[in-house]
Amino acid sequence: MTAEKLNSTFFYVLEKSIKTYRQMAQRNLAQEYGAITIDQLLVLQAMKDQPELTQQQIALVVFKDYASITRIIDLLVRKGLLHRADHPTDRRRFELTLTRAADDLLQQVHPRILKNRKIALSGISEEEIAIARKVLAKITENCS
Amino acid sequence: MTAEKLNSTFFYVLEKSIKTYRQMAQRNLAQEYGAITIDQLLVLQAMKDQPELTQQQIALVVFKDYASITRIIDLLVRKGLLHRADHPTDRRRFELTLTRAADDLLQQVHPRILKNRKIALSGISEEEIAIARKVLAKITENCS
DNA sequence: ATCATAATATTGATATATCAAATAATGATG
DNA sequence: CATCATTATTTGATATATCAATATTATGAT
Repeated sequence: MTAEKLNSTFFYVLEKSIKTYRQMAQRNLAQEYGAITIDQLLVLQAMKDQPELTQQQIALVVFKDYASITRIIDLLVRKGLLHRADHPTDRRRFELTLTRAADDLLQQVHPRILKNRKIALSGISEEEIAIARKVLAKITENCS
Repeated sequence: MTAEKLNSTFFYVLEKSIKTYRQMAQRNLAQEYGAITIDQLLVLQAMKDQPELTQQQIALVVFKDYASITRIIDLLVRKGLLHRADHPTDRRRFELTLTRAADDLLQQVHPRILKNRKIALSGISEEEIAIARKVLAKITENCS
């Protein structure tokens, strides 16, 4: 496989696009809101949307490993964005609630996230996006 | 943003597809060739294709950070897949050459990699892939 | 009521990503 | 040729990914 072939491989293009997007998004976030990562925001948002989720369910939603979720939540607690308390009925679990600071942060970053997506998708038609979405969903299905 | 909205966000679908593909590919590789990662293979292949590349150029080709390349190359040397010698004219650099073991490994895994790609893209038309490729390239361009 | 099994979360080890800082060698310029 | 900016690589710190192992609690079957 030559470098040209590598560059033209579909999965190379795929990796490159998601990495470039993440870099752009992370850079923009860091400039405006300091030391928060996209992954941390994703977890926070998931917990805000569905507070009753277990950590394992959160892992599924944000498409991460259980171990990663444990560590991200640790960080969020240390940063004062999550409050961790005993779960009332299941002592294996914790009751995690977003702090006021987390709510504020999510509200603040929301427009930035929308703007990032808009930048990334500009100049692409709805129809093309729909097809790309279908292709990506099919890949996920094929690899599952 | 509700969980439904998150699930339907284009970049969510994008992340999910690449992660699922990587997991499938890594799992298949591990079963057949033991402890080698896709990233390590990518670096090896790039160095085989263009032996004259500097580490920085390799980083560009495989779309990784300089620091990551340093560490991946360290690993490959420790594993006996790369040979590291002084560079004849530039003492900042090293002359890295693939060992026989690396050549053999690349040859062995090649069919498996092709098979993985085929699995992932099965049931998707050439036309759809072409459009998806165009969309992804445009995203990369927009975020650069 | 007990016990095996399942569910939930954590931890350890290793690999990779990212940013910033440090090292070291090279090249250009006065 | 001495200095200085640039280039190539490495290192440190922190975050995340993945796999395996562990700990603890809950549940279901007997």
